[in-house]
Amino acid sequence: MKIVPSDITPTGAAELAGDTPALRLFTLLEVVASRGHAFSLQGLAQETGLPKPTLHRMLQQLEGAGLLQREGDGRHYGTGVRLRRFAESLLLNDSQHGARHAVLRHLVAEVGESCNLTALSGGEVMYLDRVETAAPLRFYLHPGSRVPVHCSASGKVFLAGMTREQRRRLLSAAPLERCTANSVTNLDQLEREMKKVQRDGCAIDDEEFLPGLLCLAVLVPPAAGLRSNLCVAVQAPIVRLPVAKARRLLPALKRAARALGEIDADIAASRVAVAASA
Amino acid sequence: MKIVPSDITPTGAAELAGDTPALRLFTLLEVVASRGHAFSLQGLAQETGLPKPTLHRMLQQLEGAGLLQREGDGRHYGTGVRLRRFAESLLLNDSQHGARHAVLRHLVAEVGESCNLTALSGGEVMYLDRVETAAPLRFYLHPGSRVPVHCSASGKVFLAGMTREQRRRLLSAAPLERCTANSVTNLDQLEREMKKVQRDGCAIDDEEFLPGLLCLAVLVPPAAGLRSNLCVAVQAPIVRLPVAKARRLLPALKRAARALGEIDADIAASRVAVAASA
DNA sequence: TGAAAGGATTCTAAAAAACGGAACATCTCG
DNA sequence: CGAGATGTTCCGTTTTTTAGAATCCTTTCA
Repeated sequence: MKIVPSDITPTGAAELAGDTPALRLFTLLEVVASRGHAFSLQGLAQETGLPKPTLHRMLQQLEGAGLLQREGDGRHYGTGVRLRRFAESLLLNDSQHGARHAVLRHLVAEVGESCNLTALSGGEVMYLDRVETAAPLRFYLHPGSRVPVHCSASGKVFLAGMTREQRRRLLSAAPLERCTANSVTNLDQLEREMKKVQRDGCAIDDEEFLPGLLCLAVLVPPAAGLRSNLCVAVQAPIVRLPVAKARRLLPALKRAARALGEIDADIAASRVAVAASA
Repeated sequence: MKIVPSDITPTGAAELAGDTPALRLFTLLEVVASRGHAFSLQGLAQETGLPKPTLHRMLQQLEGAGLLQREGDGRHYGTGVRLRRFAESLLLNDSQHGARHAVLRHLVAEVGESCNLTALSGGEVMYLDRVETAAPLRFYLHPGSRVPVHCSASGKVFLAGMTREQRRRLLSAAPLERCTANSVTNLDQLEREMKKVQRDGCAIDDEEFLPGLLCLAVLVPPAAGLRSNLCVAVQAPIVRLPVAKARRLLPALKRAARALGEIDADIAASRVAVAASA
């Protein structure tokens, strides 16, 4: 089971080790941005476990760039103007996220179970967004988490959209990890599943990733000529949502997928327009 | 005249040369975030002038970190989940900026001229925020710009708050640059001005930075025991705001400064509270 | 179907940057 | 004034970045 939440630990120390230096810098920004208050060098050193000289250099760099900025007393760093402008411009120009979330919410209201939006990213399935039902669910993967392609419904949908050769190349990097007793860990078996997915237009993860969890995924139709890397999926405890019942939700899922596809098409269109005017 | 707008050029190419590699990465993020649409490697190479392999590595790094994310066709990079979460958390936790902006806006309504909020940052005066009057003004320094300390009203206020020794150290790094005919470029003359500033509780820049531009600045009172590095200032063409008239705005400026000081005090207080509870 | 073109990606050794321990400076109290 | 804590600078070592050239896809068009 390989879940990599790519954000900082919510409680306590920030663990910014391991990555490349540039990313560590970014993580530092996240730490500062996530707390409301400013940090002293000392405080950050404690929080992050980084040696003081290193931290000092990082902060200096970030301050020089206008990303962080010292508070009144000269020894506390808070977020800078440039960072704010960046954040604003980011959210402002992000037209798609809001629209997608709305579609997802509508879908959840319709089917009565939690749904999520996933994408293929770097050979893994990544959760982009998620809307919960009222019903309690213990399996919560928050946005940004990643799971292996071969044992998730979305992942199988993505795989089914590739040529056999592309699949082989993607999967040959590492052996198929076994997540549960139901996991498909054999390439031939997976190829057989691919056929089924292509025929049905959807994929099912029947306790292949987490015991007790069922998931049904559908591809978001790609804009003209492209390959899509988005999926919508319902996800629920198998006791509440057995396979047969899940299949009955398929039409609703397909509708949502089509709606999401249209959002992307709109964006692709505006991209072409921008490119043409440039 | 040394103005360094620390954000990307608004129109056209992004100029991400010169900085340290980590900052170049960040600038790349800004480029992607600032346009609404996704970029292909090719397109970015054109936009930034960076060699393709370099860019490729950068994008790979950013994608791996979840900051960028490929679009459906696999060759266009758009903003990623983590970046969005970062932006959201940043704006969410940034209470002070809004409060300060409100004070500034109120002040502008009262005095009828453009005002700005400045900070001492890295030995230079940096513009944090600015509110315009309706009246047209050609002198526009947008937030994030920096100007030298010795020929700006705010800068002189900051200098006046230091000891003679601190001033000497700060200014000895480089000779006092002459921006206009009125610029003070002589240390003794500056020391005499300091006395005046300390007595009056405000500083005036009478066409010392840009010809035709007058500026009156006041220190934002620091929270208990600290030294402040914030100033409020009015700024207007000298034809519309001669020295005598500017002085009459002093009470309004002082009121605004006091209000800003209280915002900072609140923040300092909450910081202590957080530190205590940790 | 099979070149050719236009991308994306990988390889490389040289150049640059980051690292962090230890020394140094500065501030803050008692 | 001295003790303790915090911020800053130095510098040799380690790691990362750099970008030209070569390679590998995929798409296009004859």
